[in-house]
Amino acid sequence: MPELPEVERGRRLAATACEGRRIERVRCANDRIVFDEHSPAQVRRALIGRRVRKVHRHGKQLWFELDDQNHPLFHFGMAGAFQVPGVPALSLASSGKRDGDGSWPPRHLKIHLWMEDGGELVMTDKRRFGRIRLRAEPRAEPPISRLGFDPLTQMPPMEEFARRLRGRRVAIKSLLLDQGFAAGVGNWIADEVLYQAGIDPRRGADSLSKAELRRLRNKLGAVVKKAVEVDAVKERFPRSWLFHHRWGKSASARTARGQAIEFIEIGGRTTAWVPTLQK
DNA sequence: CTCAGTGTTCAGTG
DNA sequence: TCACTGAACACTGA
Repeated sequence: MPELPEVERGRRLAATACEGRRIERVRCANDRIVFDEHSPAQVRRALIGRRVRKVHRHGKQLWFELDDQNHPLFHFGMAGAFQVPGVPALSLASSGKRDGDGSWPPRHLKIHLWMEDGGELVMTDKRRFGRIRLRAEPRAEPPISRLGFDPLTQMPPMEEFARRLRGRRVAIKSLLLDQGFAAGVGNWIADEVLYQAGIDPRRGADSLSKAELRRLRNKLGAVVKKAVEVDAVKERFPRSWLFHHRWGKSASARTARGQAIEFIEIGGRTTAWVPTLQK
């Protein structure tokens, strides 16, 4: 569920709480699934006493640049989030509902950092698809090295964008979900972009016309930019977005302007689209 | 009780 | 190398 905009919110939260400060205390949950490559003790040892120089994000991957050679890499999976004391966690999924009851430290805590200035940061994950790993050179190693461009920070120029689709015969929806193409796009962003660009999600990626490619690129950039601008708070997404009407898979689902929304499966993922608008 | 959803990776097929 | 399918992972909530 956390796609690029929610991960970017996590990055900002972590940057505010941690950048420039030393990590004084670390507590890790004893969870061999979230800490799948390095034990909780190894991660703890890598972080304690280190200064956080900068918090980076590429697609859905987030990492801390420390004053040492072992940098923590966070992936939120489907239900992970950063939290700081006093700020209720938001979730995009169900109706503006808060995650947890606001207690501190929160439930489903995986790692808890105490900073030298008294600030705290926690990563929670109630479904355990999230991962916390260590990397010496995060950008040069998998999984980050395998990612495509980040649509918020490195949208390629039109010509290169078109080149990246050339020869790809997959459904355009599947290509958008491919993290090796565009990093950070998840299920709802892919559907939103295709809806706004007026493109049938089943179309082969290499079958798009020049005009369609241009619309696709522009909408990809615009949707991501807008969602980040409103800090991934769904109530602040434009009313015209398909996003607000796609949940629940109801047979009677309609857009704000009354067009019927259909649900199909593409590449094993539920796809919401509007046949009368997407050709 | 069953099952969809959510992101990623891997095994297997063509 | 590409494309596709299915499974696995853990858990919530309808």
